[in-house]
Amino acid sequence: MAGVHPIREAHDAARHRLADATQRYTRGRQAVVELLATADAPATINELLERDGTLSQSSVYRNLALLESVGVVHRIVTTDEHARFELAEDVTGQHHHHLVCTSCGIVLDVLLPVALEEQLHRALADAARAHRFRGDHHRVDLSGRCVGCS
Amino acid sequence: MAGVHPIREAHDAARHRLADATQRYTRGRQAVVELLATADAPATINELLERDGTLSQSSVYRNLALLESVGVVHRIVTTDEHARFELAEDVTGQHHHHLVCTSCGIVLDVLLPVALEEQLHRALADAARAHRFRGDHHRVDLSGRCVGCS
DNA sequence: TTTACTGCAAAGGGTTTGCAACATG
DNA sequence: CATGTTGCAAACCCTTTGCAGTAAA
Repeated sequence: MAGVHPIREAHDAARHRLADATQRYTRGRQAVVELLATADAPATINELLERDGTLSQSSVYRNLALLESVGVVHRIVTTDEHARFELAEDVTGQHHHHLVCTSCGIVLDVLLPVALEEQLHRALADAARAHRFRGDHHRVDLSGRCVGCS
Repeated sequence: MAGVHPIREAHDAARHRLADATQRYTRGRQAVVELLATADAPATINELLERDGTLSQSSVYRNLALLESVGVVHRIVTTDEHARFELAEDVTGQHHHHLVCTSCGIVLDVLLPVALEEQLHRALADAARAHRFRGDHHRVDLSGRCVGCS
C-alpha cells in the first residue's frame, strides 16, 4: 500500500479481500474501485454513475456496501444528503481528514501533523476508556465554505 | 450559558433567538428544548417522540430545523440512518466531541484537553488556508463499540 | 386579531430489494 | 456448470410539505 502503483494496489487489495470473503471481483466492482482510486475527492453515487454511464445504480449501491464491508471502501456521511465514498485508509495507506463544505457538500482530504495525530489518538483512547467504549478509528472534519461557495 | 441553571438558560436562549427571528416560542418548541436539555446523549427524532407522546412528528422535524437554523440545536449525522440532535455548543457553552457506536448508533459526548483543542484548531486553520477554505468549526468523532454492543 | 404554527396525510427522494437474466470462477 | 451478480422496477423509510384548523403575541 501507498506504493508507486496506487491504482493497481487498490485493485489487488480489493480482489484479495473479496476473494477472502468468497466474492467475485466483477467488472462493476473493478470500475467502482478504479473510479474511487482516480477521484480527486470523495465521490457521491451520482458522480460515479455520471463518470461511468455503463454502471447501474443498484449495483453501485450494492458494490459500495460490499466493498465497505470488506474494508476497501470508506463511507463519509455529512449533513449533505448524499453519502460520499473513498478508498479506505488501509488500502491507500494514508490516514487523513476532511474539509467539508456546508454549502455544496464537497469533501477535500487533508493531512494533519503526525505529532498532533498521536496526541489526538491518545486523548481519544483516554476518553474511550473512561466511557468503557472500544474505540476503532477517529474522524476529524473541518466544516466551512469551499472556494467556489464563499 | 454554562451557568447554574442550564435548562432555564437553554429556554432563554431559544426564546431570544427565536424572537430575533420573529418566531414564536411555542409549547412544542419548548418541549423539544426541554427534552434535549435533559437528555443524557444526542437524541433521535423517534426518541423525542417517545419521550413526549403529545408531540407530532412533522412539527418536531420542523422545529428542530428551525432551532438549528437559529443556532440553538445542532444536528449530528453519522453512518446511522437516523439523525441525532443536541443543544448547540454556544447554548450549553461546552465545546465537546463524540464517541459514536458503529453498532447501535448511540452518541456520547466527550471533552478533550484544552491544549489539544488549541493545537487542533491551529492545524485545521492551516489546512483550511492551504485549500482556500473558509473554516467554521471542527468535528472530532471516535467510532467504535459502546459497552452494550461490544 | 393577526399570522405564525400545528397536525394530518400525502408526497419526496436517497437507498434497498425481489426477481429473472447473466457472467464469473 | 453452479452460483454469485446484475439490472430493472417496485418497495422502503426517513424526511418534507400542502392545507385547513389552532394558538401565540
